[in-house]
Amino acid sequence: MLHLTRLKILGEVVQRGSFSAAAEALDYTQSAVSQAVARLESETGAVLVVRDRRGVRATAAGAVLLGHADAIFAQVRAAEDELAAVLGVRGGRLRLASFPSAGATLIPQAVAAFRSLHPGVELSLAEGEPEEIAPRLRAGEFDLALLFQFPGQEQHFQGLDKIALIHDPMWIALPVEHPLARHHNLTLADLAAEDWIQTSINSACARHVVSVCHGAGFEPRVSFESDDYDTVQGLVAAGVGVALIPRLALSHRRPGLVVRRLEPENPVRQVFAATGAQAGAPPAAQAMLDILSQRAREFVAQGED
Amino acid sequence: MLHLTRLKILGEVVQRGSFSAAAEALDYTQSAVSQAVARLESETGAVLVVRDRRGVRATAAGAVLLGHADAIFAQVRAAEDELAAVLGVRGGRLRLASFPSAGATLIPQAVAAFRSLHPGVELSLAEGEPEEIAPRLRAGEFDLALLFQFPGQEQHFQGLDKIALIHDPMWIALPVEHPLARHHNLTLADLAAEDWIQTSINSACARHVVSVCHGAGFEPRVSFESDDYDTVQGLVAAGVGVALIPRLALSHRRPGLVVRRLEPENPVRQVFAATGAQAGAPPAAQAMLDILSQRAREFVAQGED
DNA sequence: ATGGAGCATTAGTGCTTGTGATGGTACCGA
DNA sequence: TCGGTACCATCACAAGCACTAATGCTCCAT
Repeated sequence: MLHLTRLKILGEVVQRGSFSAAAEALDYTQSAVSQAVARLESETGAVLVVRDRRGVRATAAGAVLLGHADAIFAQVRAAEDELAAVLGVRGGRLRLASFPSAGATLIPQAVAAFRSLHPGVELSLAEGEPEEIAPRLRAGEFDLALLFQFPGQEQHFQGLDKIALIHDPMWIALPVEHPLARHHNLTLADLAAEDWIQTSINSACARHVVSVCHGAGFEPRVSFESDDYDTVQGLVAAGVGVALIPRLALSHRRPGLVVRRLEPENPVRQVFAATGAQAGAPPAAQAMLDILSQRAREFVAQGED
Repeated sequence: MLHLTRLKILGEVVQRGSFSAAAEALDYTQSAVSQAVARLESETGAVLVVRDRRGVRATAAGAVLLGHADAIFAQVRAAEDELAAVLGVRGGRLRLASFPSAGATLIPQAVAAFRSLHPGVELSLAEGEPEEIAPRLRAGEFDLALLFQFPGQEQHFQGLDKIALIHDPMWIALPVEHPLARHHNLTLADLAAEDWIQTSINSACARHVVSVCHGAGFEPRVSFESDDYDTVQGLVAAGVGVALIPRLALSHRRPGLVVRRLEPENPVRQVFAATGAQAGAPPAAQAMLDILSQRAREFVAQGED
């Protein structure tokens, strides 16, 4: 295999027309240059350079090698540059996935911050339920994903590198004119007779709501389903029923509804970021993770509301 | 500078999905492969490869490098191939120059032989008088030149690598019906009264003819000049005059003229091949030189006629 | 002649690149 | 649960590589 360093030295020698000058330019001794060229010549089995009174010139063989040198170095340089771009988060790509209700606050802010910090990175975003995202993350379809889980569901996300972001409580939303809206110490059992609004029955959120209701001793009567928490808020505000809504989906509250915590404690979901542990995550993923962590801290600090 | 050997090793590791398999394929120990990848990773400052249960995979950074690897290796390969072609006289070029009267025999045969032996070499031919060719050869315009000189003219061709080819005598050509055509022991002085046909008066041949005539005690009366020895032969055959013609230009003799040697000895020119000593001659030049030497030997052996 | 410029050569040194042996870990089958 | 196996990392070491410093050689100009 052609030796790049020696090829570079050869180029310098021919360009400057002198071993000594090349040595100086490359910050080598003249001896090192002489030996490098000699070695290249013995490796290639060709006389590459001719020394005469006027200086040093390339032979036909040397000219052939040097004719390719620029292209080779350009190619190598391109590889190094692209690598540096990826490492410096100035290039490459980041395939992000998240669950839908992160779309309200966390994702838009994080994406905006990322794009302004790292405009060179090609950023893509897919939405889906954690159960759907996780295997695709494992398969290498995504570099980074925003997921959530309820207590006891950890087994779905094994084999992923997880970083906890937010402990996201679910609060109860009631129409403002609802009789219970005046109370501040609601328990789930107080809501056993209400009409409930939920996300799709197969979604993790809906299943968890049903499960905690069972724990409180009743079967919720589900009157509407929507996977869009903004729609859910609208339905509650319109008096259609009550809903358990994650705080993440409550950053913009509709008029016409009130939000109450549950006693003795709220259902809670754990929001986390994950990378497919088996494939090396690009540096851009770490950069995004830093941003997400920062946003998460701000979200938590934003108060208990 | 990116290390090509290590890049190759990285590629093999990723392609085979295993350090051990790569080691076997490359005929290294597994340890060497492991160290090479580790070194490449520390040089680039990036994790290039991720080891997990299922095997070894490239990270985003590794994928970037490997994305360039094929192009780099192809480029290097192209350089090596072209060098090998030049060295093996399967490629490259050969810029040949010769004096015009070599065109009759030596050059056509040599060119034909060369092209059939080395079809990959781009061969070009320029014609000119030695005085014109020599400086262009020194300047690197030609790789190989066919030149001639008369005794005492060596100074024109200093700084060239010369290889003697033919001792080329000049014989006297007379019309067949000329009274002297019956004689076989002609001297120059016998021809003092003849009309002479020559090449251009500034050419080395013509100057030499004049000079030897002076030596024989007369000024030749030049009636015609032509740089084409075939034309000169025609003029002699037509009875216009006599001419001193190099044997090289007499391989095809016109009817109507006779050729006689001069006593006590013929003027003679030395035909030789030369390379510009300062620039390394391409291997193709040596190949052509071999052919020319062979042809020259055959020409000499062809008899004293 | 003499000195300078420039390349080659040599000896020496630290580093690189291999090998072989060993150790740790994950997985697999009894 | 316990070896056995497959695989990668690491270590110690040897050979060779890639430099430096010093010296020699040749050509050239003064």
